[in-house]
Amino acid sequence: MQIRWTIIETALGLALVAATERGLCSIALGDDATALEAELRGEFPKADISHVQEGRDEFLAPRVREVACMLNGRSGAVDVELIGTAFQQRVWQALMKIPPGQTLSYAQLAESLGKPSAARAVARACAQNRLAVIVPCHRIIRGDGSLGGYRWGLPLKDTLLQRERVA
DNA sequence: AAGCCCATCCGAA
DNA sequence: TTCGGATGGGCTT
Repeated sequence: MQIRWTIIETALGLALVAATERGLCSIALGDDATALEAELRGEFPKADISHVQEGRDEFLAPRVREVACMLNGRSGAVDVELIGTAFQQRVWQALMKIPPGQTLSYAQLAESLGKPSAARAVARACAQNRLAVIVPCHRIIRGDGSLGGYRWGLPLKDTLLQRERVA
């Protein structure tokens, strides 16, 4: 598998944006570019990974621009390649159908997939989401209204939800 | 095939 | 409010 990636600066900090030939496969947030690259290589150990300059890659450039908008709070859509098991893909697809401003509990999401007892498994799948913000796993919270967890830090989850609530 | 980890949930004390 | 047990998917022995 071929993966190309670049790093951009956004309202949420640095973002590593990576794509296969089919679409975006990883969007990771952080403040250390080296760590972000290492993380990407760890996630796709067998892939052929190459760094590209922002804007110099015809495939990546327009997608990166779109991602930048979305990370900065605007709505939008990009083509993605969800790399994971069948179950994970179902969960991630379902996440992308949740409109901004709306939240669901892990149990509600499990229910909507026809697996009402799989709340915990759904949580696992959310935890493995690689496409920050674009696959909006931050819209899933606990049944009691508390935030639950977030891979890129709970404060960020809170920020994202606040930002969508007003819009 | 068995065991372990986990971004949960629900009921009981 | 805390605590156990049920729970299911994914990964490692």
